[in-house]
Amino acid sequence: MKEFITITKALADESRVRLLLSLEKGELCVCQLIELLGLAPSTVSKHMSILKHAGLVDMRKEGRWAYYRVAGENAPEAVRTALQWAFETAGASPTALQDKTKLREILSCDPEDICRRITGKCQR
Amino acid sequence: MKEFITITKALADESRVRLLLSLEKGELCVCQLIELLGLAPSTVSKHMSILKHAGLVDMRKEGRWAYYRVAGENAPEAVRTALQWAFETAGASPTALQDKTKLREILSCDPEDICRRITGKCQR
DNA sequence: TCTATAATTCGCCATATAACGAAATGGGGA
DNA sequence: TCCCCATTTCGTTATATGGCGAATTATAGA
Repeated sequence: MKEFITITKALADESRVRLLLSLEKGELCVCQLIELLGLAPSTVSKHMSILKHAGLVDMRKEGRWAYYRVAGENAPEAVRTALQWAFETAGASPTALQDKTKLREILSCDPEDICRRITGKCQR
Repeated sequence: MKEFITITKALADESRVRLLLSLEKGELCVCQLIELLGLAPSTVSKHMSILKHAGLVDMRKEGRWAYYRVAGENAPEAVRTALQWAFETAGASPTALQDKTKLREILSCDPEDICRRITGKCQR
C-alpha cells in the first residue's frame, strides 16, 4: 500500500508527469528539464527527487551534470505497470505533445548553451 | 493529461484507495464504508465524491441510502487500466487484507444496525 | 404534516505541498 | 589552490488538502 501511494503521489502533479513523460526517448540532464518546463532549478530538482524516490526514474551523475531516465526492466512490477499506464494514458495529451515539440528544439541545441543560460546562444 | 492527473490525485490518498479497494466484491453503502474506515461521515462522503469525479466508482441511490461500486466496463480506458493497476498492486497489501477481514464482519451485520450506530446491535 | 435519519455540503483548522530564492555541495578547470 | 557552475538542500510563503462538526438536503415512515 505504501509503495502504491508513494507512486500515485509522485504522479499526482502535472509538472512531475510532464518531466517523467519527457524522458520517454532517453535520458536528459537537469538543465534541459529546467528549460523544458520553465521552472526554477530547485523546483525541478525536488520534483526529480520525488520521482526517483518513487522508483519511477533512475539517475546517473557525470561530472557536474545529472542525467535522469525512466526506470528500466529491473524496476518493481508496481513501477513498471504505473509507467506503462502513464505513458499510454498521458503521453498523447496536448500538453505532452507540446512538450515533445519543445524538447526537440532543446535537443537541437548544445546542452552547454542550455545550461549557460546567460549567454543563451541557442535562441529561446 | 487532465484526466490522468484527476485519477492520480484521487488515488494519492490512502483512505481513498482503501475505500476503492473495499468495493472489489461488490457495492457498499456509505454507512458501511464509514464503519470500515472509522472516519466521519462527511469525510467519507467527500472521498467518495472525489473517486466518483475521477470516474473510478459509480453510485446509485436507493431511498436514503447511497451505494457505491467500482466503475465498470463502460468506463474510459484510462480508468480501467488504473483500476486494474490499483487492485493488483495495492489489493494484496496488509492494510487491504485487514480491511477485507473487517469488511466481512461488517457484511455479516444487518446494514440497518451499522447505520443506526447508536443502538449498535452488531457488536463493534 | 411532522419526525427521524442517510448522505451531502459548508465552514473551519491543521498539515502537506509546490514554488521560489538563497545558501550549500561537489566536480572541472585555471 | 581557487573559482566557476550544475545541482541540491534549506527556509519561506501561498495554496491545496484531509479531517471534523454543524447545518442542509432528501427520503422513509408515523
